[in-house]
Order: sequence, then C-alpha cells, then structure tokens
Amino acid sequence: MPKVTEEHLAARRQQILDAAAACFAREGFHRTSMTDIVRECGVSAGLVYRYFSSKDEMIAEIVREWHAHRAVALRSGDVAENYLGLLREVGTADGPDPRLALQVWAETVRSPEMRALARSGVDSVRQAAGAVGELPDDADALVRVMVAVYQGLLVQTAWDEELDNAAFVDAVRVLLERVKRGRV
Amino acid sequence: MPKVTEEHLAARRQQILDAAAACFAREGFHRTSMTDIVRECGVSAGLVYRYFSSKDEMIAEIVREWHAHRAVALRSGDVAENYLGLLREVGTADGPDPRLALQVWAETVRSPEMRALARSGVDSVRQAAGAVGELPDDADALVRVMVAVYQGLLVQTAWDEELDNAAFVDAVRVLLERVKRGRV
Amino acid sequence: MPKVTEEHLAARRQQILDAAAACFAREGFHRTSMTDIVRECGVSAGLVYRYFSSKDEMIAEIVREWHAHRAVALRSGDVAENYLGLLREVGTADGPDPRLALQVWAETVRSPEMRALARSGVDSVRQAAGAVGELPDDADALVRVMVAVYQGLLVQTAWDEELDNAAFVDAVRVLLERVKRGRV
Amino acid sequence: MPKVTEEHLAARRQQILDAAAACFAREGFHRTSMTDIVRECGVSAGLVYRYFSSKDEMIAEIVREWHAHRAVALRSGDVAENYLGLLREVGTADGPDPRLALQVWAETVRSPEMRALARSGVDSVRQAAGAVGELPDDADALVRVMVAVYQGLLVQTAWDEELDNAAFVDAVRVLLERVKRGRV
DNA sequence: AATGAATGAGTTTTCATTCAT
DNA sequence: AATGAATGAAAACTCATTCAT
Repeated sequence: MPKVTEEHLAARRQQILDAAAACFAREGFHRTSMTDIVRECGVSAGLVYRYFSSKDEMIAEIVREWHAHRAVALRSGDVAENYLGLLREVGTADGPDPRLALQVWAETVRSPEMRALARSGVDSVRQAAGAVGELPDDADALVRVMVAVYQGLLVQTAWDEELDNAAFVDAVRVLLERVKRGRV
Repeated sequence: MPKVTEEHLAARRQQILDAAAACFAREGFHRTSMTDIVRECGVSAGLVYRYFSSKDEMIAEIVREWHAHRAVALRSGDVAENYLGLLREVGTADGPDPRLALQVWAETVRSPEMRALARSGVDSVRQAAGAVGELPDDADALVRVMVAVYQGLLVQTAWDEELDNAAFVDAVRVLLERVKRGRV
Repeated sequence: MPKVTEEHLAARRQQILDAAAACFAREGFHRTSMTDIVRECGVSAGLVYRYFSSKDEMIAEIVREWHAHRAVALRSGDVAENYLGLLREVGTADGPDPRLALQVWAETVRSPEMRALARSGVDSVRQAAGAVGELPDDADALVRVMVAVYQGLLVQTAWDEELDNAAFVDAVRVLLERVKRGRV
Repeated sequence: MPKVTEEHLAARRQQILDAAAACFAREGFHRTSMTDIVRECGVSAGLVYRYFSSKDEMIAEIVREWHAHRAVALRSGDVAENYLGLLREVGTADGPDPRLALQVWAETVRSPEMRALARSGVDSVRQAAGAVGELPDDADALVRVMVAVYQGLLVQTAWDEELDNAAFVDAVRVLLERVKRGRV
C-alpha cells in the first residue's frame, strides 16, 4: 500500500513510539527487546526500522517530545504557577511517565548525545526562568534547585504511585512564597 | 584448597565491587558486561561468581553500601547541617558517584526488589527527620521535597561535572533558613 | 495502465541492469542490497521485480551479455588476434568489469545454474578455437591455458588498476608466436 | 575446563577454521551462516567468536594459510618445476580448494584489506621468481602471465572436477620449455 | 581458592520480496 | 506502468553464567 498520506506516516510513527515508551516504562530500556516493541505495536520488525534506526533513536525522540511538552507548559503566564502546574502533572496521564525519565537518565551516563539532550532540557528551563527577570543574583542556583525538586519528584513518583503528590506540591508552593516574601 | 583469612575475603569482595562500580559509572549497568568487570578487577569470571551471584546482586550491594554511608552521615547532630553536608559531598570523592545513582534508579523500574531497596533509603531519611521532632504537620512533605532536592542534585551533577555545587547548596541553605524563620 | 513501446521496455531493463552491475562491481554481489540497486537506478523496488525476478537473475543476465559480447569479438578473422584483442580490452570501458567476473565466479560455487552458464562461456571459446582447425592434438589443453590466462588477467586487473596491461599482452603474444613457430 | 594447553587451543582454532573452509567451499562465503559453521565444527557459537571475531577474519586467515603453503612450495629448487608442481596440486587434497579461491576473490572487491592480502600473494611470487634471476627484461610480465595461468586453472577446476588437469599442466610445461629455448 | 574455556539462548538488525493502491 | 509500505525469516554477534580442572 504505497503512496500513503503524510498523516498515515505520522500516525504510524507515533504508534511505534508509544509502544516503545510503554515497554520502556514497564520493563526498562535495556530489558525491552526490539521484539517486545514489535509485539506491542503490532507491526513488523522491518517496519519499525523504517521509522527508527535504533532503540537509541526512539528514546531520544521520546525526550524531544517531552521537552516540547514542557516548553509549551512554561511558555506564558506566571512562571511559578506554570512550574507548580508541571509538578502537579507528575504521575498523571498528562505528564510524561516518570519511569521513562529514569530510563533516559541512565542512558545519559554512557551517551554524550543523550547527556547533551538531557542538559538542554534543563538549560532551557533555566533560560526561561531567567528571562522573566524577577529574580536576583542567586537566581540561577535557585532555579536549579527548583529543577532538582522536579527531578526528585519524578524519582519518587516512579517508586511510589500512591505518593501524596498534592502535599508535596503544597510544600513546594509554601517554599516558593517564603522566597518571594523574603525578597520583598 | 587453601583456607584464607576473613580479611582477604572481604578485601577481594570490595575489590570486585569497586571494579563493578567503576564500570557501571563509566558505561552504565547494561552496557557493562561481566567480562568488563572481570577485566577491571583482574580476577577470573568464576571467582566473581563466588562473591556475587549475579550482576543484579552487585548493584544491590552498591546501594546498600550507599545507604549505610548516608545513615552514618545523618546519625547525630543537627539534621539540617547533616543534610547540607550530604549535598556538599555530591560530586566529590567522599560521596557516592551520581552516575551510579542513575543506574540504580533505572533498575528500580523493572525490579521490585531494587525499588523496595531504593525506597527504603528514602523512608529511613523520612523517619530520621521525623524522629527529630522539630517539624510540624506538613513536615513529611517537606522532607520529601528536601530528598527530591538531593536526588535532583545527583542528576544534575551526573550531567555536568563543572556544576557550581556550592551555589546550589547555598540556595538550599537559604531556603531552609526561611522555612525555620517562617515557623517561629 | 498505459501501454508502452518495446524500446521503452528494453531501455528500462538496461537501465536497471547497468545500475545492478555498477553496484555489484563496487560492493560485491552479496553486499549489494536490492535497496542499493533501487537507489542507483532510480525506479521503485516493485518495478525492478517486473523486469527481473530476483537478484540472481540479474547477475545471470550480466553473464549472458558478456558471453554475447565475447562471441562477437571472436567471430571472424584471426583467432589469435581476436584473442589478444580481448586481453587488451580488459580493464577498459569496452570490456566487462573484471570485478563483476569475480562476483559471478563466487556464485558459481553454490549455484549449478551459474556454474553451467560460466562453463558454457569457456566451452564455446574452446569450440570456436577448435573449429578454426589450425591446432593439433594438444590444442584443447592449450586453448584452456589461454582461457586461463584471460581469467587470471581479469583477477589481476580487478586487484590493481595501475597494472601494466600492455606488457602482459605483449608477453602473451610472444608466447603465442613461439607456439606457432614451434609447430611449423 | 580452563587452563588448557597451547596445543588444545591451536587444535580448536584449526578445527573451527577447517569447518569454515568446508562450508565456504560448499556454499560460498555469503551463503554460509555462522550457524552453518557452528553446526559443522560442533562447538558453540560463543566459542567460535573467542577464536575469530568475524567471518571476515576467518577467510583472511584461510588466505594466510594458503600463502604460507605456497611460499614453502616455491622456496627451494627449480622455480619452473616448483611452479608446475603447484599446478599439478590444483584440485587435489594437497592444494587449497579452488572454490575457496573464488570466494576470497569476490571479497577483494569490497574489502581493501582482502585485496591487499590477495595482492601480496601474487607480489611475493613475482619477487620469488625475480630473485632467481634467470629471466630478462620482460620477465615480470611473463611471471604475471604464469600467475594468471595458475589463477585460471583454479577457476576452471572449481567449475569442473573432471577436468584433465594433466593435459593442462603438460601444455604449460611445453610452453615454458619453448620460452627457455627461445631465449638461448 | 582460583581459573577461563565453553555454553546457547537471546539480542539487534538487515533484506529479498510482495502486493494494495 | 509504477509505487513504496510492509513483511518476517534469517543473519551476525553478545553475554551472563557454569563447571571441569
């Protein structure tokens, strides 16, 4: 069935990527074999390789999707509110699967490309926050702390789905308010 | 079949474990083959299996060592100071290799045992902090936020060795002081 | 379903065959994928299969072209001169690509059809030479030696484009003259 | 069964190499899968890779063995006689399998290493013949012709086991004698 | 106690070929 | 006539683990 629409192509690609993401989140990147992905997405092995040249490329693409999602979430409005929104999203269907984050991070250790990609995500957040301009000298360190909070929340959520996310976010909000008031 | 001293046994075990840790930190858990470890530690494959029943066991043992180290660091004195000390240690020879943490976390996704082990580390910190008793109702959430900060610092340090750790720790200290003052 | 001229068909076929030959000569028969050929000739995979039922068929067809070329070259005039002409052609644009010969020969090992085809080429030369009738009893062996010289020249030319072909041909001519004189 | 004698190791290596050579001669290099070789030599796939890092390395080693064999055969005594001895050997158990030669030659097309290896075989023969010193200016071309005769004989023998090798060799001997006489 | 040769199931990836459009 | 998406079997190669010595 050749000469197929662009939409079909894009849908196929997404179908494969979603299957891969599901497998990675469930079994881990390295415990997921291509065969697993093939089984999950229901197309042939050969076709998977028409869309992605390797497992590595799949996970890289997942990261890029994720960064795009976050960029949108932080784009406009109040930075602090947007940030808290991202925290709230963790562990829900709206946010990225925290277990995937752990898989990606493990790959950053051996792959410079992956590391660069992961860092670029943090860096863009730092820039976005800096651009708002309401923060003083030690701002960058503070932003990095807030990023760390987000990263740690991903870790903890990956380990415990029953986690009281709301209480965590509340604690962070209080913290942020103290910071603002302290600065006045 | 020569009988050998306890010290010899313990030293051998540590030698193998250190080699494994070095490999995991450098190449990642799954990209490290047993052959790599064997080459790194200079003993035979057979002997490695007399000390550790599997690769999984090695990484579990690495986590246990780490928890023990942290338990000591948090044992006595001011909780907040101890905590900041742990942060300061990140990325230095005294602290555990952050890249190893990322490897461990990836394994928690597919292995309930690893997940339980990793969670137990966080839980003991929560208990330790709770036991001190100086914290009010929302304390547990706050402790979890502080654990998240620590975890995120590990992530960021694994990605960037040039990171200004001191500024990060300072920002956290300021944050902690605000919290304390706020409560008074 | 447009009907198309015979010429168009023949041209298409030749276009595909030339692309295949170029790939085989460059990368070897088995290192050339159908995708490579498709890319080289600029038509679709499906269309290639309308002209050739398999990769094997392509190389068989290349051999047939080659035999036809040689039959023409040996058809009329002095056998010895024609033969030397063939030698001179080796490595030039007029003659077949020596690297292709090596590919064909490798296939003769596993395919009886290819072997029969290749042998038929030698046999027809032996017959052609015998038909001339100027050669005595040991003639057939001598013809086979001359064929061997040709085959060996293909091998050596495939390995070394800088080869001094002229000197080689001269040596053969001297040899042939000695043989003739010896017989008188 | 570790700590094994050097002889054991060498024997194992030869066992694998012989199995590979048998497969290559029977089915061709590319039609032979590693599984075929594993089946033929009766050891595990993993072990094969302990001795040879790839199929390519196997065939390269086969070529080296062959060159060594030929070097010995040409070492001392009358060059022409040694040469005729090599021709006589073709197709017998003493000489290398001609079908293997065709496999090797096909690989020279895509692999510079293989090409260099193959050429080095011819070059050492040219040097050996030149060293004898009884040949005049056009000697090198003549030597190359004789090498070509040998190569062509391999081709023809690979195609036809029933070939009258003796008649071929006789024809070559006559030719060589004419050359010598002609020079006096 | 220590070795390292040996295993074989499992991995990622390729590729000739088909067929719906 | 022509396309090229889709297949799936088979390829080369890896690696955690065992066990005879």
